Amino acid sequence: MADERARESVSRKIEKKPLALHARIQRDVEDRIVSGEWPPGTRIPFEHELTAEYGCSRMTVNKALSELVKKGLIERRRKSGSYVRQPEVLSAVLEIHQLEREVRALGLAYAFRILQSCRRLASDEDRQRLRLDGPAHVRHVKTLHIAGSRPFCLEDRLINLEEVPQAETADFSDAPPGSWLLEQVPWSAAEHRINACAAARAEAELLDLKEGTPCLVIARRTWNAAGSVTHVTLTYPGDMHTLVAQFGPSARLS
Amino acid sequence: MADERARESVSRKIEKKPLALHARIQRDVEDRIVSGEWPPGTRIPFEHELTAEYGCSRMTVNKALSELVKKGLIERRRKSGSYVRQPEVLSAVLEIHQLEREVRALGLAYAFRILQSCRRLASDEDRQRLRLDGPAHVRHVKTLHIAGSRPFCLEDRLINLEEVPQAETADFSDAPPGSWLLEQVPWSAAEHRINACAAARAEAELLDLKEGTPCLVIARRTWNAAGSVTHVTLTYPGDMHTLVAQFGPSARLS
DNA sequence: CAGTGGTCTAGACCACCGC
DNA sequence: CGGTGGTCTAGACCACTGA
Repeated sequence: MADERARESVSRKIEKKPLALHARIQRDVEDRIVSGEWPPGTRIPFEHELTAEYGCSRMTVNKALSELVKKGLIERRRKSGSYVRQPEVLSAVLEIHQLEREVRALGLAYAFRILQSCRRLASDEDRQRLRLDGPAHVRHVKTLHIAGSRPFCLEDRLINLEEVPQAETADFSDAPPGSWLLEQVPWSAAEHRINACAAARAEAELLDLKEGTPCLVIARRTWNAAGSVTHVTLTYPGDMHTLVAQFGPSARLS
Repeated sequence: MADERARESVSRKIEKKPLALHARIQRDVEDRIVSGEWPPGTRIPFEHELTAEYGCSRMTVNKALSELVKKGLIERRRKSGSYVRQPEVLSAVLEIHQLEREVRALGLAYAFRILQSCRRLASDEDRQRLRLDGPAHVRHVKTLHIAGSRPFCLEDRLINLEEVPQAETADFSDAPPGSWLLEQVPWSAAEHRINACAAARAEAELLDLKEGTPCLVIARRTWNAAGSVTHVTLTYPGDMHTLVAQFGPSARLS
């Protein structure tokens, strides 16, 4: 029963919100999850344990954990406890990323080919892509994803070896870099930038297109509590891919 | 027709969950909001009124309403009550739609020009865009959005006059159709489809591009409890626009 | 000032499910 | 069976803010 309410104030934003107790519990647990301290599969403390730790009633703890369920961070099983979920990097609102699943959903066979792979000290451009300030080592992998017999998507990925050192020696013969990374990295956040541009000569050749063909380009940067993890650029032939995103007060209609 | 009964029983809720009380309250209130029965600005019943109506404790009502706050459907003011919010069709995760705001955010002057506007019985293509089965009247408006002195975006919009009859006579001299619609229609859901394609001759001319220039095309269909409201296609020169979407366990990083 | 929502409590009963 | 979470209650105190 150490003192609780004292240790706030310092590190966070200039906001001076004395944070409700249930919100503080929620934040504490969430921090431990996104930091990787409690990796996916971990059982988090029982409600009655948190009740004791924070010296509050069960409803308060329950409110905090229920919100984490709604956020998708944990799942709860009666009699068993509450567990950290596997992160699903793809948000349900923007269906991308799982290239293999995506291709199979089209009823086509999926394959991939590593075009190029190297390690190096991050160049200026690399650091910009990963939003790094200092020097860092990176791994750079280019992959061609194939649907049926036709090129489907070109992937250009940078992995920050400071955060994911095991990527230094990984060979991506079994799984493409994206799938591999999903299993290595705990909960992370991502930002996407989507635009259209013309296929340059090299890209056009790899994707079996005419130079200048419009392509949908999705750039995603992923980071977690420790720092930038990866930056990937996915280039799709414009006519082969449509991003779909759905919003609304509820999922209550076609 | 033979198995209409069977189809009915299947098509409705497959799951028969006796829905917790707080969930039922939440759904009831949400239904009245999305149906337009309680339009934006409406004060919804006080907690103690709902407490009486449902014969439950205040915490149960509070839980339901708190969740609607998190969903963004209502806002609550102490001493005053709880109010239905103005819908923000744009979800925070995918920043699009408010073209004027978007342009001004770039530090440029915003203007728009109605290129074409007509009413008609929905053609097959119209019905497909709006996902309509039966006959319907629609209004078709093409608008050019301008940032500074350069074309910024081409908008091709279809409005379902069965759902928004007041669009029949609206002239869009003050506000472009998108902004106008925002004020007419209660809470709605939307689906986006995003891809890249080459500017056709007519588009290229209007956007001041060379034919074949890659463009980012965003198609959005909007509907509410009553049916389809509008379908709009926004065409951006590929180099003038980037969609940004951010996901993650929390907004807790750059 | 008084009424609203924000939060919390100390219980309670129940459904579920692993042991 | 017993332990877990799911839900709910009937209060309580407080902060905020509109009148």
